[in-house]
Amino acid sequence: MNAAKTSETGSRSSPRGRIDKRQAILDAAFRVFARDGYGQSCVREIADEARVAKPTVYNHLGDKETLFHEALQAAVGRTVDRSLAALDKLRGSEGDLRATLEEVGHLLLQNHCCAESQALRRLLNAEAARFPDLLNEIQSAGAQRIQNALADRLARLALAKRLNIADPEQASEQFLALLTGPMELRSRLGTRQVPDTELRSVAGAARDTFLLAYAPQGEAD
Amino acid sequence: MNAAKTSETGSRSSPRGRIDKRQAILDAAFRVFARDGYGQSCVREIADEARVAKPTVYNHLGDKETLFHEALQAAVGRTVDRSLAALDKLRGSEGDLRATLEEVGHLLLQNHCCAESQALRRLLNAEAARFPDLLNEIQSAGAQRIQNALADRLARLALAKRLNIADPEQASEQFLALLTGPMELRSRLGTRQVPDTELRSVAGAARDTFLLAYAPQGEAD
Amino acid sequence: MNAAKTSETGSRSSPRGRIDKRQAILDAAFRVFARDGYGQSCVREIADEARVAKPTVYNHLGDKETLFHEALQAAVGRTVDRSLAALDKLRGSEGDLRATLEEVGHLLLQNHCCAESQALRRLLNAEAARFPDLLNEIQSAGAQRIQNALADRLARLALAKRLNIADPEQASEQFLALLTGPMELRSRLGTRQVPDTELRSVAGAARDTFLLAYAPQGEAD
Amino acid sequence: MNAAKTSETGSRSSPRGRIDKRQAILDAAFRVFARDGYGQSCVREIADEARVAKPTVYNHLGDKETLFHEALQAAVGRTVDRSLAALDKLRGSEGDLRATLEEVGHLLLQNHCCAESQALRRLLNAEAARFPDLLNEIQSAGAQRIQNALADRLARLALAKRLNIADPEQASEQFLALLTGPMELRSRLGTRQVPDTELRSVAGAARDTFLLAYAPQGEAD
DNA sequence: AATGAATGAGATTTCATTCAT
DNA sequence: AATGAATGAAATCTCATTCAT
Repeated sequence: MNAAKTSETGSRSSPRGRIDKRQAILDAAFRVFARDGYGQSCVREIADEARVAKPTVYNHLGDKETLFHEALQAAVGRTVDRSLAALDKLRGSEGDLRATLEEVGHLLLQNHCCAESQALRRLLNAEAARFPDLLNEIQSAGAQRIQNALADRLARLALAKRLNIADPEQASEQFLALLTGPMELRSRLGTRQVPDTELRSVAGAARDTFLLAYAPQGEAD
Repeated sequence: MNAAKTSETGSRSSPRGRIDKRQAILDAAFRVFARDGYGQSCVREIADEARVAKPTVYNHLGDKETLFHEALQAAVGRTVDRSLAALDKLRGSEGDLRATLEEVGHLLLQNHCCAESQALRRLLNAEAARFPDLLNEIQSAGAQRIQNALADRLARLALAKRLNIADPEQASEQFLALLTGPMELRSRLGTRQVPDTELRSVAGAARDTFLLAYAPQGEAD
Repeated sequence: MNAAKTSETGSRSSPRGRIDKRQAILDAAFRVFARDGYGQSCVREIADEARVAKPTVYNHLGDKETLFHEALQAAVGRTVDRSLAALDKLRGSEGDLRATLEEVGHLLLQNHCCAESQALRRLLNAEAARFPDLLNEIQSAGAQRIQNALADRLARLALAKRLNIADPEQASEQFLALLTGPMELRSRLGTRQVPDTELRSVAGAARDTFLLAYAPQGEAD
Repeated sequence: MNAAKTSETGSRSSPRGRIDKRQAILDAAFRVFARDGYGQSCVREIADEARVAKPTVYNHLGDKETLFHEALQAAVGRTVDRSLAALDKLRGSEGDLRATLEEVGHLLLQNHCCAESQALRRLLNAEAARFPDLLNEIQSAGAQRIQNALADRLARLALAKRLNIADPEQASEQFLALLTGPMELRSRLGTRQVPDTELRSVAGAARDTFLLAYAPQGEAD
């Protein structure tokens, strides 16, 4: 995205011209795939969007499938990094757990609902059957990693007696489900941009239910 | 498949003949779309699968987009009916709520994870951007209807003091989220068949968390 | 060739429209392949030459390789039939053997040097490595069959004491070699049309040498 | 192959360096053309086989057609030299003519059937129509020169009364025809490697027939 | 002199759709 | 109503060739 803009400046002869061009192609590819789906996207359109000739795409990425792979992997990397950063706020067992849980939930939801993540999910869903390997790679490097990281944090909080959790994996799974589950319908499978107040409301409700179920007796509310 | 065979009998002029043939085409279309996606499916393959010549498909359904519409709407009808039937078990405010909730959750999950529902979800995700109207129709006739029906049942149970629910819409949304949210990862976006014991375990956990959050004090466990 | 012209007349709705069209495509294909070689020919040109849309070619023949196969096999059929007909003149053990041998040789040479045969040979040579199966089929159905048929005739003549031949296969091979061997150079690998007087002269020389080698003592000249 | 390695040593500025590289490219080109044909070969493959970058090929040889020209001319030079060397054995009018004829025939056949000659013939056949000038150059510098050289030797032998030949050109043509004519079928147009015993047998048969036709009365056998 | 990168042109093949029967 | 045949349009991918370094 912004890489494309960067390559505008000095795309003539900069020493990292190739990197810029490869990145520009991947960005363009993701945009086009997100807009039209894999089957309906054509390489010519991607090349045009990247301001590059068609064979250049093939020189850099090999074929359409590889292009899809790489474009999605780049995107998943970005989105997972953002979610892991949000989870960092749960480090440390002090502070207002109630507030922190809502803040983290809200950040996760924002990331879950940003245009890039939604497009990514739609593409994965669409092509899951066609590219099972890609799916496995991306899910284990993506959603699974986030769920594990959250389980780690919850386990620490359980040790610190801030939460009453027997199975951190399940608790993590359920907290994430309470956040993202409602979004499928509310965002119309990712085609509608959900307003931030709505995200905040869902995050709040998730926190409430989660704490009712997992907070120790005295701290519930 | 057998619809095609049925249409053999009396395909000449019986009023059933045309309906059968139309149905055979729609069934075949859904199977092919589910297998290959919209963009990768070709009408010839659908015609072959329906044991019909290509122009016959056009005669009956008009064009590929219409075919997609109709095939998906037929499938969504089937799947929603199954889920609504499951929700009927929540009618009446007596009986073992704990057991009923798990049973209903389990049935909903089974329906959510059957091959047809998974394919339907994949197709909708894939083509959401391309057919926004179809998406709206289907979601409001599908997931939304189920969520509403569950909210109705929960409201009745709240009235009967069996549950402590302020906002039945939200409770419904969260119960469904606790059921289906975990399936995204566990079923690998619908490409892996989740064993029934796993479904039962997820349904049990959903019920537990739901009751911890929404059961009146005395009845919690 | 003439089939194309035939299909001109009444190509609209004749009951054998398909046959005509398939034949027109095969003829056009042979012409184009002969002119440009396999690799340089493009299906579009063949379709244009056959006055047909490109996909029609694919509907009838499948792909470019199959097209090549079929076009060559049709041509080899025609040319072999002509050569076998020429060999029929050697049936019967009476008459002027000297004159008959020259006449048969001349006919074989004419067939060997006609534009179609030369193109066929050039194409086979060119693509022998690429289509070894085709080559085997065509050679055994072509040159080999002619050589066998000639060997049969020579064996009869040997039995009738008109020739002094121990090994009819070898004699047949050598008679054909004396005819066609010189043509490689004289016809510039089939790119030059050899005048008929030259063919007659080569046929005469072949007959002379053949008879000097294989005629019984008394009948030599 | 080893030419490429040789050019490693001192490829910087030695006068041999460029020649070696040019030769390596020509060798690689012949191998690739022989394997895939002109139309199916791509310059990149040639460059790879020569261990050289693509533009280097263009720097040295200009374009693909020129490359084809030069590669074939180099190959034809090698093969003709071998055949002329074989014909030298017919110099001098003494010795066992019967044995010498077979030996020479055998050598000519070996050269005719070696992989390089067969590939050369295939390529010429394939592209005869496309490169008529190349064909003329190569045939007059190749097959024609050999036929002339053999005619010279036969004329000498006729003068020395060792053979009874009125037209040395025709006798030369026929001897060569008796040798190479049978090879077309036996070698499957150059795709089958003919065993040496078979070559020897064909050479013997050619010599026998040739001598029956052209030996003076007393020396016939 | 040699090369990595880029490109315009064009190849094969497939698809949705329509005629004529 | 149902179909075999035909087609215009477009997709993926490759190739010969040229810049800029």
